[in-house]
Amino acid sequence: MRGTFTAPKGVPEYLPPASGEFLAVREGLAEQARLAGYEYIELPVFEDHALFARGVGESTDVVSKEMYSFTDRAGRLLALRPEGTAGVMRSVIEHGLFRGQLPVKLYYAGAFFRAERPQRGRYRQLQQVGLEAIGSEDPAVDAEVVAVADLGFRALGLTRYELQLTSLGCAACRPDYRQLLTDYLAGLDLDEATRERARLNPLRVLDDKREQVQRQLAGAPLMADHLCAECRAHYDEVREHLREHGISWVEAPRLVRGLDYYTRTTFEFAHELLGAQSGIGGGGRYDGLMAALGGPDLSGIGFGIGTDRTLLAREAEGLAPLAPAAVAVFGIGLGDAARRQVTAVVARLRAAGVAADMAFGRRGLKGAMKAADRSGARWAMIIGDAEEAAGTVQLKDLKAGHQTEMPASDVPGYVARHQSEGTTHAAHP
RNA sequence: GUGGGUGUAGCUCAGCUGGUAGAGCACCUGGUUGUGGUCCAGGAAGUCGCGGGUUCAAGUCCCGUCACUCACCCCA
Repeated sequence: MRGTFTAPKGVPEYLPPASGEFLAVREGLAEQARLAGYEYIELPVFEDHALFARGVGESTDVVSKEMYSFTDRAGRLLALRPEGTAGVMRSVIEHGLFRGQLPVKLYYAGAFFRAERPQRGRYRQLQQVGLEAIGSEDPAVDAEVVAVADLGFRALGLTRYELQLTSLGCAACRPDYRQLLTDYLAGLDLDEATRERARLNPLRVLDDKREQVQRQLAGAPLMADHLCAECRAHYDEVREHLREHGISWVEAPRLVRGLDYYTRTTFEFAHELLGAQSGIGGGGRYDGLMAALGGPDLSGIGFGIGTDRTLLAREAEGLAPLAPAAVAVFGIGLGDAARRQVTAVVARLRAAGVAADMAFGRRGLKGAMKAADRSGARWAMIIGDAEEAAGTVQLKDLKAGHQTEMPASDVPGYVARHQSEGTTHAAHP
């Protein structure tokens, strides 16, 4: 049997030079979390299946039909994580992180898995950067979480998106509203699948994009009009703090999230150029989740940002690529002794923190210069027999085109001094 | 999971009503015994997604399948 292999269905791969862009986006989002005082948490990619069933909710599509579940050799039922919040809660409870100062502020970045039908921006292995603030009901925390996400998008240059915001109420006011909505939906002409959804989670019907469904929902009761006094006050304060953050939003009373745990403040960032997969990030408050998972009854709020979708959004807006990493120096040796000398100088450059690459194989100088050009290096460092004997190098500035000879030992210092001058020679202009 | 579209060189694509595969970019070599980006010349590279079928003949028509893609569902 012969044959090649292909990646599993629906899995995105980031190859150079796009992979540099991916790293930059992920890092750009994470940086905003750190700037707001969130600390990094690295968690397992698989967990007890029951953690997600209970945390995310049995009735959600994510749990009921999109989880990658498997049994390990000891018969334990596990699942690849479909989202991040449940795992963070588990870890916080297991390790007692809530015993310190509250709120506990954590962020994470990594891969999540959902067995969906793939589409552009909807992958079976998806990348998210997320954060959670646990243990404070202060509306200022809600606003901060939203602001960190918004700042992340803005820092990456995005402008064509909007923040949709609403409040989903709490254990006190949601049940009454839910009944109200259920009664309303019962009077509509809906297909079987939608009726079933109405039974499991009536709020999700509000989100239906189909014309014939939306038309019938025109007069549906909205949670925003039935919030209890506490939830209303909380939501008002969240919005006041958002104004202080300088963030604008649109009220989205029909916004619903697919995960059962959300309460009160709920939001989504929708990008206008991404078609159906417009959600580039979203999140909200989940006040009963921790208790439901066996921990103390602490409230929490967080978001998940789609790294893949943020990347697509930048692309859709035609934003200039984030500066790719390019080496500063590209060494070229002509002849065996000279090549050894190049190795020595390149090693010293790297040890001094200067990115350096060199020509391999015995290509001619012309070919090696071409390689130097394509490496994006600012300088080509050429060592021939004459230079090797003299202990010098020819350092050619590939941008300016001029070349100077200097002692090999001077190169690290020279490069360090001149590296910051002007813009870095981009590898992929 | 449902419905539509597309699958030809590494990339972007052209191949009209079936006659036995092309371009641009990228890559390699040379023009320049030790100097890149431009230019010129040459070269390598394709099971035409895969499997069947119709036909003297299939990249082209038919069926199936896989992948990608758009929308629904759902969500990041």
